[in-house]
Amino acid sequence: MARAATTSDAFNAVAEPRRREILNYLALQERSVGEIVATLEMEQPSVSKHLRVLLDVGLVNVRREGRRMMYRVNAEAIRPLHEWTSTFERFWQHQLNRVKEHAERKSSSWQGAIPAARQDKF
Amino acid sequence: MARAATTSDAFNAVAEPRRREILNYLALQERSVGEIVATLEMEQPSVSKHLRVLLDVGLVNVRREGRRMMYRVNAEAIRPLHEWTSTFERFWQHQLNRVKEHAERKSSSWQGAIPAARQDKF
DNA sequence: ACAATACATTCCTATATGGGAATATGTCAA
DNA sequence: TTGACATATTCCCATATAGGAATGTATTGT
Repeated sequence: MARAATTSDAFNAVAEPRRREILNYLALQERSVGEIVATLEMEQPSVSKHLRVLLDVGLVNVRREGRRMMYRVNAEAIRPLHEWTSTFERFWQHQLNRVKEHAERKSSSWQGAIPAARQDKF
Repeated sequence: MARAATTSDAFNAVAEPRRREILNYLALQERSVGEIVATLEMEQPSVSKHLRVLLDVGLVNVRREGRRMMYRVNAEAIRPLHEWTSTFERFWQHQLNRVKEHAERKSSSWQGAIPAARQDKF
């Protein structure tokens, strides 16, 4: 089996950077396809295709206004992502607390973050 | 160009449901590959491959303990996702506020949510 | 009706999977 | 060293893109 369809859920849909850009832009206010194309400097067919994906997973809604299609974000659909990430919030708060306690106890220099990536092979 | 690599960033990595399951499981505590395999009922090679992806984007860290590899989540790497979704938080709060105000003003029946998906073609 | 405007869809292609099977690698125990 | 145990990696393949080019469709103005 290959990777899941981008239209399978919001997680897959926002995995694409261009689609996040579009959502960020739409976060400000409702926009037409043409405005998105002009502002984000993407090809029109590309924008239409990304919007189609976002529409399929419910991340945006549309409304026709004459010849233009006005898109707006449907924040509700982003909420599951927010809630999933929130389940890990306590961890970085713990880490912050530990850093804070450490700083308060020792009041000395902080060595910076531990590199997060690959630590095997050694 | 095809879709971006799952190892390109955390957004792509967590787009896969199995990987989110693994992260959820690891959120409870550090676990060995074998424990993940047994608990989530996935094939061992599959788990190893998913862990590799998670490791590449820094979503987990590893530590060898004898013959076992102990994995744990690196919540810091999830933080960017949390923060991105947070930029839309005000929207659903607005919606909730509007619902609340509406309910307070009219104190009548609420028709339920507007379907989020496809509303074109009609 | 017809041209222009604004989008959407289709076709084609290189690329990146994710799962299953088989195999390789690393570590410990006897 | 040898065997067993725990993981990781490689191969193969069906599938799902994302971008570019070309084309189809809907709506408005004259």
